[in-house]
Parts: sequence; C-alpha cells; structure tokens
Amino acid sequence: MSKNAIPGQIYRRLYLCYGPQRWWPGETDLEIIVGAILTQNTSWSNVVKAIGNLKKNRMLTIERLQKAPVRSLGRLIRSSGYYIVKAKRLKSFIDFLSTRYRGDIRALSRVPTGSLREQLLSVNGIGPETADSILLYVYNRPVFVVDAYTKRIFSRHRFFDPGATYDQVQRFFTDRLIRDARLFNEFHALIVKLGKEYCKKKPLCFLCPIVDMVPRYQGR
DNA sequence: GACCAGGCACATC
DNA sequence: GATGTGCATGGT
Repeated sequence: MSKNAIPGQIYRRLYLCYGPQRWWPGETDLEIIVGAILTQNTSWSNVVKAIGNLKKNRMLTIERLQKAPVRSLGRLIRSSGYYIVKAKRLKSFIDFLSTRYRGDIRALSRVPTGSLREQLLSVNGIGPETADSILLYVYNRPVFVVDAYTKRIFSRHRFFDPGATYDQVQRFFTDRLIRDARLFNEFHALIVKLGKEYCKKKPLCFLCPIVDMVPRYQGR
C-alpha cells in the first residue's frame, strides 16, 4: 500500500467504525459561523448553551447581533468562555458581512475559495481553523480543517512533527486525499469524534486503536 | 483543585 | 519566524 493512501485508509476505518457524523451541528449558516467562533478552544457542550441562549433571546440574526452591545452579547454567550473576546469577534464578523456584503451570508457563496479565505482571515478573531470551518461547513468548499485533535493524533502517530504548522498539516492531508468537500467534512468530524474518545492532552494519547490499525507512516 | 476543551491576537525577542 | 501570554467557562 502506498503511504500516500494511509490517510484515506484511516478515513474509511473511522467511517466504518463511527458512521457519518453529519456535521456541522447547526440549523442555519449563521448558526454554524457563530458556533465556529464560539467553539474556539472551548468544549462544544459549553457552546451549545451559549447558542441556546442566543436563540432563546431571539438574538441569532445579523441585525440583532449587529445592534447588541458587546456587554449584553457577552452575557448571553458567557458559558462559552472568553465571552468578551468572543462577543467582539462575533461583531467583527457581522461588521465585515454588513460592510462588504450587505449582511447577506449567501452572497459570499459567489466568491472564489482563495479570495474568500483571505477575506475571512482578515476579520479580527477569525484564524485559519475558523475560516476553514466556515469555508467547508457553510460554503461546501473542499478545504481540510485542521484542529488540535488532528495535530495531536497524527503527530503522535509520527505522520508529521508535533511542531508542524497549520498549513503543513493541511497540506499533508490535501496532498493525499481526493479533493472532495463531503470527504473533508466527514473526516474532520470523525477525527474530533476519535479525539474526544482517545486523545486528551494527558495522558499522552495512548495510541488511538483505530488509527494504529493502519501501518505507520515512516517517511518524511 | 488541577486539568482540559473542535483558537486567536498581540507583544517580545 | 518562533515563543509566551491573556482571554474564562463548565465538565471530569
């Protein structure tokens, strides 16, 4: 088996084991984007409460979010942690959307992927993972999302160095997989599923059994 | 009480 | 370019 085929093999094993994850967990484009920002370095269960609060208070619209003061928005999303920072980040995105696209989330679907990624990255509070999550899960672009679990699991299995950059890790996968949004969608979700089960920071991710069934990638 | 969670911006060297 | 730090809640 070609070593380049290993990521695909791992994907298939994960899919067979866990089944489709049907991400992103969110009903609307706006909810996905809000969730992507709120889940930064935060467990999803804490984000669920915050989004629930936003919905309960009918705040999950572009207009309401735009009008809301940072402080009161912060109170609603308190459970997601870093709530002042995140309230500002939500408003940064809304400002971007309003200024450049008249508040129309779907208008972004006409923008080419590279340009859209650059624009998202220019928004304060949107880094590579958040931008790529939006590109993949809202706009269905074939962009591989790299998160902490991805780095941790695959570096511990020596697929790449723990110090690898976001772009390097992303390239590792995109160079070895068919460029397909549905594949990238499920793969990232399955990695998170696996990570939650086996790969906490400590104790040192005793090697995830499913990934370990696949021969190690030895070269570089 | 310590550790961890689906990051990011900013300061400093 | 690499490294360190602040941001903060809620579950285990």
